[in-house]
Amino acid sequence: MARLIAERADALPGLAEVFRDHGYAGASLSLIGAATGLGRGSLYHFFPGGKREMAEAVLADIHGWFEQAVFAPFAQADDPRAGIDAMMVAVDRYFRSGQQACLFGAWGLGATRDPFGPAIAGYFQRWIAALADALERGGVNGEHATTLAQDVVSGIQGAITLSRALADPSLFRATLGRLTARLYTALAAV
Amino acid sequence: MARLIAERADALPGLAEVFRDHGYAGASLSLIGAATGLGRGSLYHFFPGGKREMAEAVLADIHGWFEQAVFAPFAQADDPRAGIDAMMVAVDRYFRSGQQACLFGAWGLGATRDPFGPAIAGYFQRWIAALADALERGGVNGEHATTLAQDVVSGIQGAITLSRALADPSLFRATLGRLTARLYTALAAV
DNA sequence: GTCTATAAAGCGATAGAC
DNA sequence: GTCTATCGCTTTATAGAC
Repeated sequence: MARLIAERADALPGLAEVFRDHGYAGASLSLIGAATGLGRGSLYHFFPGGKREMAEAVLADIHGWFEQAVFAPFAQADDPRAGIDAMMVAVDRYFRSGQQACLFGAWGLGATRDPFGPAIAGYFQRWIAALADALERGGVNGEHATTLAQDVVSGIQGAITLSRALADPSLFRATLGRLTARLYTALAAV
Repeated sequence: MARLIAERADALPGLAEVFRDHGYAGASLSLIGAATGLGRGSLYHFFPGGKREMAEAVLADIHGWFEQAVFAPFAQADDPRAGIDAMMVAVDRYFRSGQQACLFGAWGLGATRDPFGPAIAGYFQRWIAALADALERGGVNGEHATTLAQDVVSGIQGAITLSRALADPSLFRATLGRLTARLYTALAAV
């Protein structure tokens, strides 16, 4: 039977959970050890740079997941609507209907942004560019496509914030539905 | 000349700044002391309950400010458009065009929500109710008014998240403008 | 009301045995 | 690769003088 933790990558889900729930400052090595099942020795073996390197690895891992699960479908799909549908399904599952925070969004709000600023900005820029590209290929005017893509990514972040604050997953799903409708309307109007 | 720090309330702005920038876990008494100009003795004199009581006081203070500066204008104004305009101006100033986080939104995302859940939910419920009420009085159908109010409050939170992540205040202001236009359109359609 | 000293606990990180 | 022991520092909170 394979070991539960045989390489760095196996520790990333547990790390992400702790960072999401407690923030960078609140994520102590004790909490991280409990969530990953790794002792201090193993943690520093996999991440010689300590907490900072763990955080960088988690951000890169999440960005990578979005790259293949959310951004890539836009480039592949002939019909932008297929990419949009795939994005909304993936977003609803990943953020657990708004009950799980976005690490990039949350860390961008405070001083934690400072060390990770480029990674945070890069994630959102990639997301907006992928969506805007699909809209443009669907015939939406370039400037309008970018504005609309910003509105949708911003709208998703807001829906996470509000639906988690109110502990109401249905609010998140309803907002995703309205954002989808706005994208479809723009595509139908060309 | 009046003392700079003569009562609890004088410490709240500094406290709010530290909590916003560093989160609850990251807000150490050293940072708090530096931001407020108060020593440990004074801090525990004003807030016997320690950090927890400081956080509760800050949240109550911010909610109170929004009550008088944002929510109240809705009830007073005859024309809902006047309330909307006042809200957007106050929001842009308070959140510094999205470069300053919303403490309620940010704390709702992680485990810090647990101890302050009711205060966080109450703030957003009040905001949505005040806006929905104004829309209803303006003739917008009740269900639509609530949905629209949720969209706007959610949209503002998303605009803070995205425009801070991208360090782009103009994105925040442009989003506020589009949200205002949506509210005006709904009011014009009745 | 503000100060300093201090307690007790937890922190991130390191070293070395295995 | 995992463990334990430990370093040096910071944390929250308290006590007592002024």
